[in-house]
Amino acid sequence: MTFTLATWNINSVRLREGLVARLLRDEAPDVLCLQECKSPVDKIPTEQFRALGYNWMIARGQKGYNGVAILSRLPLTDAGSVDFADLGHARHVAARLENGVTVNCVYVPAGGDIPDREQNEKFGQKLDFLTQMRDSFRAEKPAKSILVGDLNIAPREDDVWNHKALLKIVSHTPVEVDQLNETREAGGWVDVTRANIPDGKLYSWWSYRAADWDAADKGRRLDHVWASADIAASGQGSRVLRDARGWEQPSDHAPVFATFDL
DNA sequence: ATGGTAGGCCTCCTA
Repeated sequence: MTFTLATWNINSVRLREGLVARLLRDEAPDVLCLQECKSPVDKIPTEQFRALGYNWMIARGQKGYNGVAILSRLPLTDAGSVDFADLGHARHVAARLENGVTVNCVYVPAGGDIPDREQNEKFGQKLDFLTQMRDSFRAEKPAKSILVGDLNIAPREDDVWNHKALLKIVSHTPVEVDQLNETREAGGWVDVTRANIPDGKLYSWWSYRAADWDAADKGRRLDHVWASADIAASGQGSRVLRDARGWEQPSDHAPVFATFDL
C-alpha cells in the first residue's frame, strides 16, 4: 500500500481554507497534517475538505493560537495527544491509519527571539518541549510511526540560507540543533526528507518580512517528515511545494511531502 | 545594525 503525506504550517486554517482546498485538489495527498490552525476544533471549516473526499479529521485546537489537525481521505482513529512541557497548548495530535501506521502532527514552540532561557522564558519552553518529546521516545520506542510538523528548527547547514549568519538566531542555534538531533535519535527516527534529498539547500519557510522572498531566498527548513526506523526505508519521493509560498495571501510555510510504500 | 509583515484578538500577543 502506498500513501502520500504532506505537512503544512497553515497560519490560520480559517483564513486559508481555500488554500488548503487547493492543495487537496491539486496535489491530493492521502493525509495532510496542519499546524497553527489558530482555531478551536469545532470552528475548523471542514465542508470543502469533505467535498474533496477528506472525510476524516483528528485535531486539537484552542482559540487564537497553535492548533494541529490531521486531514485524511483514508480512515483515521484518534491516537491521543501529549501536552509536552505542560504548556496547555494544542501542539500535538496523533492518528492511526488502518494499516497500523501512527501519524504524529507536531508544532514545536517557536521560542521567541533571544536564545537564552534566563532572558527569555519562551526559549526555555522550546527546549523543555523537545526534552519531554525525547524522554517520551526513550520510554517507548516509536514503531510503524511517522512524525511530521513545524519543528521550528533548521538542523543542517544547508537547511538555512546562511549558516554563519544564523548561528545566534533562534531556530538554528547549536543548542537547539543538538536538542533536535537528540530527540530524533532517541526515537530512532529517520529524517525522511533529507534521506530522499541529501544534498543542497532546502527550505520550507520564508519570512513575511522579506520584501521579495523568492528572489532573496533567505529560507529555512523548519518543517520535517520523520519515520521510525522500521518503516523509514519505505519513505520515497520527498519534495517541498515551494510554489505554495507564492499563492495569493500565502502561509509563510510551504508544504512538505513524502510518499510511503508499505 | 536595524526593522521589516502577518494573524487573531480586544488593544497587544505571537510568530
